[in-house]
Amino acid sequence: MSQTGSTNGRYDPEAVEKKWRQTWAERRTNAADVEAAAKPYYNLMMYPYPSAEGLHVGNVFAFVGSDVHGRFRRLQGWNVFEPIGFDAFGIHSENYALKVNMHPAELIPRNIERFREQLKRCGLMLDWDHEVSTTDPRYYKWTQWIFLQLYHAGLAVRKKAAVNWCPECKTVLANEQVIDGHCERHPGTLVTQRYLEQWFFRITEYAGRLLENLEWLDWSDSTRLMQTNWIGRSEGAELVFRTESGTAIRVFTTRPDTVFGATYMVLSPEHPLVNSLTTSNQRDAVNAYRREAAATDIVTRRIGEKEKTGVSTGAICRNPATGESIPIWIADYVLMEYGTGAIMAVPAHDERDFEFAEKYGLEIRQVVKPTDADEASSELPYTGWNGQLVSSAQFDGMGCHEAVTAVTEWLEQQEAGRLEVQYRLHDWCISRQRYWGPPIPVIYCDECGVVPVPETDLPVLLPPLDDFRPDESGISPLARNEEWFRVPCPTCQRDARRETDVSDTFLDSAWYFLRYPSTDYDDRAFDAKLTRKWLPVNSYIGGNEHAVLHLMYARFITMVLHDLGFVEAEEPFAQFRAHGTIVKDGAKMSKSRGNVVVPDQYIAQWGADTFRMYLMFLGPYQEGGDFRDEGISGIRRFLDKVWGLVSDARPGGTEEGSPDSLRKLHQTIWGVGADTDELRYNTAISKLMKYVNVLRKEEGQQGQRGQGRVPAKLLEPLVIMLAPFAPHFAEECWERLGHIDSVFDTEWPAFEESLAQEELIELVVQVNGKVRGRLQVSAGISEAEAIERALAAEAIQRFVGSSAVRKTVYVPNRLVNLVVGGEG
RNA sequence: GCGGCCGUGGCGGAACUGGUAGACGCGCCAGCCUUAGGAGCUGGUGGGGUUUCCCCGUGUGGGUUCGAGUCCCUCCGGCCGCACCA
Repeated sequence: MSQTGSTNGRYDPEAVEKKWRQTWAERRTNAADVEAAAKPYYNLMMYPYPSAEGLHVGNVFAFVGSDVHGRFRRLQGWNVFEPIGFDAFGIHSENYALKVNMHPAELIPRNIERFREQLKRCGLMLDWDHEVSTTDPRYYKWTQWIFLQLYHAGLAVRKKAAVNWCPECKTVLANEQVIDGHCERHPGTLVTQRYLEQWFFRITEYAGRLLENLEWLDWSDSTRLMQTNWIGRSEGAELVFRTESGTAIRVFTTRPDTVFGATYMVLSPEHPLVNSLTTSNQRDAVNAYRREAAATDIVTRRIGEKEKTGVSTGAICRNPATGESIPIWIADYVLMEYGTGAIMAVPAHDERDFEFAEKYGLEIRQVVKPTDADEASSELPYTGWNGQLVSSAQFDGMGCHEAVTAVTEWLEQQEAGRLEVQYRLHDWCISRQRYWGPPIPVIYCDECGVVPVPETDLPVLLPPLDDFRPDESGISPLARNEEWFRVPCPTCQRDARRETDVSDTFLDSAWYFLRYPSTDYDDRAFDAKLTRKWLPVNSYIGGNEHAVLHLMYARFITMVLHDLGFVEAEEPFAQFRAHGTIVKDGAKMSKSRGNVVVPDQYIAQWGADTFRMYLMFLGPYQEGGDFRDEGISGIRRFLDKVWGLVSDARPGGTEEGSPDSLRKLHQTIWGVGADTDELRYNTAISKLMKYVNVLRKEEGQQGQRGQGRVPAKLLEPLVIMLAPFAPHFAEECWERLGHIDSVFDTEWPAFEESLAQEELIELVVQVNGKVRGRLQVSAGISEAEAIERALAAEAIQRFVGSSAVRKTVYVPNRLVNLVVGGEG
């Protein structure tokens, strides 16, 4: 094996890649000058969780796609910063450590080391000088600092709340981590409810802005839509129903226009007023129902197919519109977490209320008459908006939409309502009763209450703990370490205790992109000047599985830091693109299915460049594709062909190439540039292949293959365009074409339109919309001439015959359509 | 149930704002070269037919249009998200 990376003149990926990995490291090719960069471009990829299994194909697909983008931008003249880090805290790591009976503090560094090796092997343009690891005290010190900023801003609050509890993880989960009522990590385990005192971030305060900004963010539509749905804005009204004794019960409704049809009210079983309202004869029944509801796990409770149940409280209240008395019930189809935890029930115009009213014999009063009174719309419940109010006093005859404001304003005059907007988004519970995370920096003192840890005392180090196993208690393992949690109160110096919960991993990842540029600074979370220079992130590419978790939290944290004056950007990611998923045999890869593709074997067999290019070629990047290894040889054959062309070329030649090959070159420059820019990597690669086929055909025509007939000037742009996809390979070719500097320090080839123009084009001739012939004509032919020539063509005359041409359609440089015959 | 995405050769997939369907690649077939080749090269490859030409063809059925893979409606199938959100 020779130094130049070739063996007997053949392409030897292993040698080439080894050589360029070393060269890049020595020359610091991939290190960005974060302080001095003139044209900064922040190219971000989602940092991985360093699992024990190592990188899988999905990771490689994601990273390579992002890397191609970063390298492309660099060739376009940007100073690209492409950092990486490790999301190493969290339940994933901890559970795995428990399984293999190791300590995460021991396991994680090993995993990270393995990941580093694998990432380097992939030929990513990563700047290793700015690596972060969330488990590093130098990092989580600032995670804790961010908590304190939110605390001081009143955005971190302690609430006792129904939380999702996974009996398997033995911890609380965020709503976002509950899938179909099951734990996201334990699909077989039902999540139950617990009432615990937890720390919450008040993300709901930001719901409106998080939603509004989605309108202008340059993000994948699918991601924006998922966030929009997750935030779940509903316009309606908050109405007040009063009991005899004057107690006000507030309800949220999107249909205040139907208030005249509210024939009963339903409170959530957890509603704080239930106790005081319930009459003595109903008390036993109500208490029994509440106990039952509390014991019911969240799935059964939430699944809509369950038959509705409920019980009367015996109490009544007044419908503010009709003045009539209506009964108050409790039922578990009303959720405490949404709206006010109470509803006015309008059975005639709501399916759930209808079902409930039918079952319990409650009054159903129609107050909206459908105006499009056709088919089934006359049946109750009618939930549409195309109706007129009836039995609604002075509002009779009014349209639903109009009535929403009219009725609400009328009630407002009686202090019984106002227009209101509700969001589906819940506050973010960040408390985790686990070990492997950053301790929440709070101290509880009997005298002073909740005392935040002073910033000067950060970080609150996670203590070494041999037995970090979680238990049923709902209390973190850290609570077993008295030595650690017993501390003097920072304010009064009396005995106090630390918060023993740690924070959610999603808090770590909600700000890691702010840290990257500033990793050299230990006295601040992120440097103001560097942050202004690099944020917002220019391009963020990642999986849509994080559309509502990570991406929402990161936006929220950035927005808060912006409001507090720490970050200039309000939004962290100017552009986000969701990549697709790689499936195997049509199914998602998973350990249980046993269809996980491990990238290492392919990289070892084919080389990183071939593997990278294959992944980018197998389908549209933003849609993903099916991994089947048969196709990989096609990429290798392609690289071998390029290798052959480059090997035969005369470095430094001044020969330009034929007009035809120049034309093909510039057409390729145009196409590949546009495709790469829009992440259409598969078609970009196909255009490169096409160009290589043209060059080879030309070489074959001009003489013997291998005679160096293809001018270097036609190959250099090819090598540059190939570089984002196959970086080691391109560097080697670039060097063999006589260049000393890195191919990545050159420029993307300039497109010249005049050179790309075809002189002759093929004009399609249709008769009545069917293709009947093709004509070679010069580009830019006039409409009149095109039609004349089409009519003159023999093949066309057969179809036109003696019929009159009724109409002609001309698409410049494309086709002529002659419409003949018919009745006119 | 609601919302979104998607159905194109044997396979992965092309087709810009409606304008030559099947680019590019895999596989397959034939030929060349070779002691040999799961190597390389050349050509072919949607289906059918009366084979210098014609017919059919982008999940189904309709519609708009000179012209529909692309736009509209119906149904079927697959994937993803949300799921009693008032």
